Amino acid sequence: MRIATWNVNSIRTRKGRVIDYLQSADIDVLAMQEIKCKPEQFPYEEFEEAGYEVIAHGLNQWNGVAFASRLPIEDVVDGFDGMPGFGKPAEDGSLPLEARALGVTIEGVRLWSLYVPNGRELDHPHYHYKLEWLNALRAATAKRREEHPDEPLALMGDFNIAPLDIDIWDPAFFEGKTHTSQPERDAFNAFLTDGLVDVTRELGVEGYTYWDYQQLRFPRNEGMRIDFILGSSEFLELVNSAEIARDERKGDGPSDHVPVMVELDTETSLDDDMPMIF
DNA sequence: ATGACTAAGCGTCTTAGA
Repeated sequence: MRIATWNVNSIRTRKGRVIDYLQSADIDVLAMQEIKCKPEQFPYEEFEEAGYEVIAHGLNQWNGVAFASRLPIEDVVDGFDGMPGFGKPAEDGSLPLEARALGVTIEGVRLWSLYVPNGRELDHPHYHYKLEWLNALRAATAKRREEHPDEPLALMGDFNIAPLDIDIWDPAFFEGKTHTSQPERDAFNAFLTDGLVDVTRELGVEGYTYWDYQQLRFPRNEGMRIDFILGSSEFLELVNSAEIARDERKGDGPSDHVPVMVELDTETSLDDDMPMIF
């Protein structure tokens, strides 16, 4: 089973490139972020014609997360327990929830498509929202793993954090900015402390996953590594390869992020890959 | 070429991204 995560930066603008990638890279399951549309606006038909079922969670033109899968999708949940909201308070004082988390189970593997809040500025309310959101995700993930100790689980998506200085082209450029601050890195590392593994890093895959559209960032290779697949030990045991699909930043109309992919050894992929010998 | 931001909305500017 080949699983990828990709911040597509509008699925309506990117549908052709996304489906081309699914087919050329032989992807079974794609977690998408920043679909930037409501479910009723999602281009389902193109995905269905390519053989993929889609579950989309979006509330407006911002954020939005989805899965496309050619294997059956089960146990769909949007959001997680304790997930904070952001924005204008309702009459009861609660803050509106955003479409940033979607959980599914495929082939017995628990998968999340996650679009972690950006943070905007270190002194902006969005920054505190980002840290609270990550803390709540950590608690919800720990609870799930306690309740399902043998279930392979992976948190996949745009974490909007560069955990190491090698994950950015110039640490000095990011001083005083979000994505590299110590509280953000601490929030990321807390998942590793809890036993999740940064799968692409573990497998020795190098490189950035994001390059700003501005200032020739891609031709100059001035990027950031902010998209990750964090797997439980049960998940990691299934992984046999990983890749950052850097070429997806090339050509016409790319997203500013590229896919991060892992291939798992599951019975389904063995069935697909094993020669038929009788 | 991997090349000087991009996307969506009620929209000719604003918000958001990072």
